[in-house]
Amino acid sequence: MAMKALTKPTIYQVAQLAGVSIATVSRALRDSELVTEQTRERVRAAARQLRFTPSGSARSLAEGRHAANGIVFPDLVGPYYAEVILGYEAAAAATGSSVLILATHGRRDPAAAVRDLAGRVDGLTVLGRTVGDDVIGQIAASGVPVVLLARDPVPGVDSLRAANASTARALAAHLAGHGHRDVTFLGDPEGSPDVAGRFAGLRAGLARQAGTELHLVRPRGLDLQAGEEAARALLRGRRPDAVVCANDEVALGVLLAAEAAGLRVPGDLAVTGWDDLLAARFAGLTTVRQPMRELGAAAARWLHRRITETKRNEPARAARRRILATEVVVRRTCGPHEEVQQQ
Amino acid sequence: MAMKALTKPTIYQVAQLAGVSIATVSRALRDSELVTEQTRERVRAAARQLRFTPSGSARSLAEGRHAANGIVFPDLVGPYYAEVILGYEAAAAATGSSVLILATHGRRDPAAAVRDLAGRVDGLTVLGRTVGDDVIGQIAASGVPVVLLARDPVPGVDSLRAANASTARALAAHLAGHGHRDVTFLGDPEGSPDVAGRFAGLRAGLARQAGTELHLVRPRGLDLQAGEEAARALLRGRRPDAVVCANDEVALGVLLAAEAAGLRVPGDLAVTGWDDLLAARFAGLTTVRQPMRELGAAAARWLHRRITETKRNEPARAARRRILATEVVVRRTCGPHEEVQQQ
DNA sequence: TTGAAAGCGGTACCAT
DNA sequence: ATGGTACCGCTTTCAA
Repeated sequence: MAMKALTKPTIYQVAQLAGVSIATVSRALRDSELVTEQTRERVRAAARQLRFTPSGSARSLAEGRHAANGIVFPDLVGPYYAEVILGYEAAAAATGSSVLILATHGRRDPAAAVRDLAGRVDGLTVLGRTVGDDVIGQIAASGVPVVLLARDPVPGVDSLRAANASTARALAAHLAGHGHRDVTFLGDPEGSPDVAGRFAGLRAGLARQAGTELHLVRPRGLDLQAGEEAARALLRGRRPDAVVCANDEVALGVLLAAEAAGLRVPGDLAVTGWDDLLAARFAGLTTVRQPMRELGAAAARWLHRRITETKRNEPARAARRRILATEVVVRRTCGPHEEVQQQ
Repeated sequence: MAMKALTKPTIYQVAQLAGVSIATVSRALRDSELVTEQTRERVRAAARQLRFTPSGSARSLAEGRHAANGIVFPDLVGPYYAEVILGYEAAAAATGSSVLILATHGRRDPAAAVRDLAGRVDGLTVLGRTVGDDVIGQIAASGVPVVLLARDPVPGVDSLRAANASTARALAAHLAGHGHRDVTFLGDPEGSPDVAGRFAGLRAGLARQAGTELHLVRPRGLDLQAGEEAARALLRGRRPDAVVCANDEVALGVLLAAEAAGLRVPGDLAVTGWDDLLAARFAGLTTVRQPMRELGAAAARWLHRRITETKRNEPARAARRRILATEVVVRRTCGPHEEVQQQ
């Protein structure tokens, strides 16, 4: 009966128990060809008996790689980041990499946390508003491959994002087609690059429509409550024809506030979101679908390429950029449609 | 102008550039009291110039700790696990720990992946159906603290879960109160301990109600599509009064199928879910709310306690168990209510 | 096929 | 206050 280990067993104890050297243990456990089947079994038995688990840090140090990469996001509010991370984990696993996650929001020193993380991984994916470009630049220059996600490009660093402006323009056209002339954007363009792109696109799109006006209201955040609060205040004043929200959660909050105020959507007020969360479908919310999982997966794959490329000391290729397509999903809340177009 | 590092700088290069020993570099960078302000500055400058980032694995190896812990979940489908992880990350960060995530679903050898992970962390949280009790037992016995989440207890290992059976009984009573007599449970009790608990509670609850009957239908999975498919088949046959679903996503799928079949909910069919996702609120779905974030956070805190306790070589205290309360959230889909009870 | 030993890049103890 | 150095646990030459 094996006792509960007081101190974790090392390769040395396994070697001693099996009556071989640590080199042989290492080889046997790593299925090297250089050990007799007999020896291998003896080593395996010893390892099992001692419940030996190789130390990850020792292994990483010796191998010169972490077999892990990190993903940094601002916050974990809402399903958006979760989806991205999920896609990321799956793709990273396929390349044999563990994933370290780091949420910067609420940290006292995000930059330090990210720098520390950079020392624990082979590569790093950084999203949205987390740390400044200076930190990104330093990390990239220090030899840790970086991929940016949903974030303005930094020279020399790969970046990946979902289309914002172009689809926002399409959304603007659709709203104008419904006859909405007085539009309010609910979101803080300074709050994140994504939101900035959506606002810019909306503005550009409406500018092409005669007689429309666009107002900007910044909610407290990007969650349901923030949307609800902002809408409550907004609907108290001169009511717009349509409220274009920075994301679905804010839009859902607006729907709640509108209902509470006795307004009919889209009759009295049109509302749109962004993200196409599961809830959007059930709320009949017109929104924009973006490939969140694919975004995460693509980042992991890009990072893997950079990592192997760096390891092999290949000439670093130029920074890559890609914008994944997004699409307007028309449902109930943007205005009355001829036929039911629910999907 | 610093060149892009071909090879990552180590403490040795920093020491050389600053004209001091590596010991001093280490001290200076870790803000030890034992260095002159002058020296510290010199070292910092050198580190900055070389873009030095200490190697996490070297540090871990030397310090004898990973400053990281892991969380293992089956899959990443749906918002449930995401929420748990988010709560986990926040709490782990508060204890100075990084978080490694691992999804076992789709892996060729989950047990090996988890064992490997165990070698890279100071402690491990394992949820639901991921790896067998034997693996859990081995890891725990090998000296890595483990906390189980939403999973049947393993002797000697802490475990944490949200109430299933008791709340399912309450749900059964509520449904019976609506007059529903023919109830179908949509979920696979063998698929996860949570689902098993919900089914058992429902059965026990209905057993106390005269004249009720309970049927079991196993959908293909726990996602929207699985629910939709299962419901499509179910509604083709003899239609039950109420469908109690293993989780919200399945229930939402049932709602879609019911709508497609021209059935009114709750008039023709009552539906309930479990989890209280954001979408449930907008679908008017009666469900059960569980404290997902808090579940994750509590696991991280328990783990931290175990880790420090182990490190200090304190006598290991008995395995802890806790069941967090959950509550029925009554909305539209369980049956007609006197007043609108939406929340 | 196996063993001895030199790293990997830090930390921290022991001198000075 | 600083330097020298012995680890930490593993991988991987190099010899035998």
